[in-house]
Amino acid sequence: MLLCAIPRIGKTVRFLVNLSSSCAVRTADFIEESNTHHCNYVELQRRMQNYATSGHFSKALEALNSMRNVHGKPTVYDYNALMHCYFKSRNVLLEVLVEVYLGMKRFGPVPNASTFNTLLNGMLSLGNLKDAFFIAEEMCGSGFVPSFSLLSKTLKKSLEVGSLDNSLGVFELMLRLEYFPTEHTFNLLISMLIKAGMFRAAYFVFSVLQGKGYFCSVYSYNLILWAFCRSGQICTALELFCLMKKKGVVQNVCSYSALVYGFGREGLEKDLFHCLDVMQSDGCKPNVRTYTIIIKFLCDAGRIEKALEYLGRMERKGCDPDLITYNVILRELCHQDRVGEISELVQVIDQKGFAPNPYTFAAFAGGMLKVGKIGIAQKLLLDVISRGCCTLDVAVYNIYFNCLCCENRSREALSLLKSMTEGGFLPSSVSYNTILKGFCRENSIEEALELFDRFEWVTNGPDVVSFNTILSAACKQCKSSVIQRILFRMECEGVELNVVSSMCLIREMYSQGLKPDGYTYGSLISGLCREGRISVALQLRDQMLGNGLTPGCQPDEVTFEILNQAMSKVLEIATPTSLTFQEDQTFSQMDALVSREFLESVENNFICWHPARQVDAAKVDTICDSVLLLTSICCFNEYCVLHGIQPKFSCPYTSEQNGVSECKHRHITETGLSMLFHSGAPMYLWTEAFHTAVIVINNQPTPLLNHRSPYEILHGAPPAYSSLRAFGCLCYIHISNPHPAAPPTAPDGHQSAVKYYTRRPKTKAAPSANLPSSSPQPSVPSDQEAPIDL
DNA sequence: CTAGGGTTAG
Repeated sequence: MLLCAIPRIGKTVRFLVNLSSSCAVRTADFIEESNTHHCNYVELQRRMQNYATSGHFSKALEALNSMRNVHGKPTVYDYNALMHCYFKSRNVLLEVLVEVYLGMKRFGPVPNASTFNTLLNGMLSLGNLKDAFFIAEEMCGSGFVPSFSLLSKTLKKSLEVGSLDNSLGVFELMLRLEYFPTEHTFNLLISMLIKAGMFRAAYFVFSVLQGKGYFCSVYSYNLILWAFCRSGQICTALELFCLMKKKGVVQNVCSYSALVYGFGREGLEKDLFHCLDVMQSDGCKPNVRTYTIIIKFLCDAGRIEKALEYLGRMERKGCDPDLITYNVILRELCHQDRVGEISELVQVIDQKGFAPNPYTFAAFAGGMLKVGKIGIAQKLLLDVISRGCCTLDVAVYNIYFNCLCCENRSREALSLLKSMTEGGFLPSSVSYNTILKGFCRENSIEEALELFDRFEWVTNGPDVVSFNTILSAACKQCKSSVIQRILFRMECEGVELNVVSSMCLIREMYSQGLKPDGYTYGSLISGLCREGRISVALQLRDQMLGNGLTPGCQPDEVTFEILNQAMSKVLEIATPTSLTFQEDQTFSQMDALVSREFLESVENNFICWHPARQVDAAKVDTICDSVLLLTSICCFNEYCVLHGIQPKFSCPYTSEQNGVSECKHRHITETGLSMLFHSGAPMYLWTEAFHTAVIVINNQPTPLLNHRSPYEILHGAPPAYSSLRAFGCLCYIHISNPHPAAPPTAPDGHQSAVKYYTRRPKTKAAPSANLPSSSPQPSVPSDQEAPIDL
């Protein structure tokens, strides 16, 4: 937390210099005076404390300085007393205290444990958590140990005020001291990280505690379980689910519901219902939320009959549907325009005593709008709005704006939005995007672009949907200058293309008979990879190479960068979790699904695309002989290549929202790593935590060599291979293709799809290639240059 | 203590 101190140091020095010179003068006067009054040390102490307690800091400091007359004074205790008393006063300026502390450090007396405790306590009671953390770190650095309760308090308060950075810092410090936060605090930290989109960090925090033998309750597990399920990592969620069993944590209805949700999200219906069966046979009764998840899954698939069947079933089992359940059904009935059933359902809702809420109106109006019944949707909304019987939210208004825009009344929608905003309404990006679309369609793209700049975007600016709205209109109208402008702006604002953008552009380019350049290809591939459209991305890459646009022939750094990022994203998203497995498949068969083409594309493209991005295995060896974790290719690049080899491991505290390019790195200690390593947690789990692409383990067979996959456990299959394993001195790259091209082969097809790499001998130190070469690079690395020997 | 619902781009 030196950050706290660094900007201050200059100021501090000046402050201390000024203070000491002015004090010197005043002290001189004082001494003369005191000679006559024979003011002794005890008196000075009393004076100083009085001044400090009443908040007269500089006077107190004067008194403290006067003690210098007495040999060996002031002592550290005097300084501590000054701080202690000053904290008791009302208007405490923390800056001056930090400055005094820094002065003590520099000129003495050396701060002792009490100094730190006084400061820490004071900072805490004043709610200055950053400084509290700074002091705690300083305390440790000086060889003292802050108490558990003080650190725990700091963590709790940091969480309360929502300061993520501080919370994580304090948490790390606590772990270093082997302090475990209380369960409630721990759960708060996890939820906070998940809510901030820092899912990997949340999981990392969780794994580290696990690895240290900390007992996590079912509530903590459920937080992580849900996060996995919500982010499309059902396979990992299953691993975790099994780990819970192994650790003796009894799953509850919330745990099972997470899996049901996760399966539904991936469209794995068979698994979803199997999970429901397992849940019930485990003696866990589905509740209203479980049923609502199932009903929503069925509704989203358009299977309203089956959904209604489950509605009946839940009622028969004594589980009453609530308004959320009904809203879900209402929405789908509206989408299917089932007028009769809609009114029946509305009656049921009424009979059961539920008052429609904004979700109900959104379900109804949104559904009506979708089937083209704009009038009905609009009438209902106007009715609700004018009656004011229910507080509506932005989503409902957005539907109303959409109604207006669909009726070619986008100007009206805009002026309504304006007047509402003046009345205190806070539009969302959806509101703006809706109106943008209306303007593109009805008026002109140019006008829409003007709005683009005038809107007061709630977040930092327009999002990818905003850009795509304009982009798609521009593509449809073949306005290439607008397309250029939009692409340029997206780049400036750091908004990345997604599959919608890519598809618009591809369509446009083909219709124009245009040939994209390397840069455009890079953007497109990047966008596609992010969306998990690996096969399309690979096709595009082939097309690009076919067009003679090999990146090696175009020493354009930006292109390299984009293509590299694109391939990193391939690696990032191609986790085994995106595979869809058959019920009777063992893990070895699943491994066989790994596409050879895919692996090769990673090897041939990622590593060779950019000479500066070559993985220097020889350097890597020097990092650590026993365990090496490369935390995703992206981090690896940034850490080992761009910043030189760091003698520490890094863990990506990645904000999922910001994507891999904004990966922040934090160090974990080797101890932390080896704790995790020996924790007995399935390796798959903790590699996921590190988002590991490559693992090198030196002659350390892991305890996981034969662990059963959760899928196998859930389906009662015999134990087979682990999806991920490491052997001594072998490096295993596990990349699964979410769109496997190769059909599953026999169980020992394992060997054919998975490659083992031995480490490169240490003597072959490759030169560090930090500059992009201007000469074309061979598309396949020679043995000498190969980062990892086969 | 943890969990389920509505609105925008192709």
